[in-house]
Amino acid sequence: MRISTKGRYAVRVMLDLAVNNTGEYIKVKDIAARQEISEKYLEQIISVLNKAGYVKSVRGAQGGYRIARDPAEYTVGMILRLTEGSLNPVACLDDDINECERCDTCETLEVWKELAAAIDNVVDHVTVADLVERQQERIAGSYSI
Amino acid sequence: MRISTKGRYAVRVMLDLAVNNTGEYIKVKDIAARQEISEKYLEQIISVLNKAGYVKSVRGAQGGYRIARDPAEYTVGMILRLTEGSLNPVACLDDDINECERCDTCETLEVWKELAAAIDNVVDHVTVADLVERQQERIAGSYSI
DNA sequence: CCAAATCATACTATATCAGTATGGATTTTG
DNA sequence: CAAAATCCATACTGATATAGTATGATTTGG
Repeated sequence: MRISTKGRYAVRVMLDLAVNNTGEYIKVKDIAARQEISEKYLEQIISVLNKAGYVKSVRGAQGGYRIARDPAEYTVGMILRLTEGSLNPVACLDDDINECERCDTCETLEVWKELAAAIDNVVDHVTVADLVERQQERIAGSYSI
Repeated sequence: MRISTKGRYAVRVMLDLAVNNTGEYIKVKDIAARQEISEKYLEQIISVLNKAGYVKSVRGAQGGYRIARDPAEYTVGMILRLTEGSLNPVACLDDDINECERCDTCETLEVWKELAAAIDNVVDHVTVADLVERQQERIAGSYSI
């Protein structure tokens, strides 16, 4: 029941791009340094975000990435599903293909459905904008000490 | 973010033992047949339940297993944590040892905390007795057609 | 004693995870 | 124009987890 580094890093990349968004394009190298993530691994992850259109890229010297749309339009759930795949706790819930023969009489399936709903409810109600806001509040709070 | 077969089967075993509990000891072979799970794999799983005292065993001919205490005393969460390990979505939440250096400034950690709480809230509020009840209701319902 | 059962380990094949490594394509800049 | 900087694509790797099989020892009722 773990979220892999891929998904977690992807969320952090989106947050980083949102926080540091000045209109300029941001290099993978800079994100990697700030987030303390391997550059090459990060390239792979951001490439997924790029192909999905969550970020925009410019190649060549002075190139880089920037967040494509308003941070409020990206939920943690969207980012995780994109990078991790399904967030369902069991494959039975993914689609009709994976339905097993026991589904009709499977008492535990109900529990997994409740679990899936609870998970979705959290990740689909936190946006990247929320994370930006929380970070700014925390920084503001730390100054007032 | 998947629950493995080990955890899922363990829940089904506990449910099976609760439903078929007559005081007699139930053979792995019978559970395996009803649940359509490999006997040998099931042995390994039920062995974990046994060592934790969730089931009681009798060896030798006419031996088998029975649920140790009242089904209402076992939550799905207990069974899953026993067989799967931690249900936390990230290792940072497991204990103080796994805490990373970024924890203080990690905005995403809050999300993982919320997620862990949501997961716990589901699995810790469903007992094996609830599953038994649901099954009996479903069977009763199917007769009335 | 023997058959039936649990108990204990070791083994295996496959997949996933968390990256590295290598090199190509594109663009700015000296 | 060439070199440097950057993104882009793909292959490879070591470690771990998953989902079992396989083998055999131990215990017990008949």
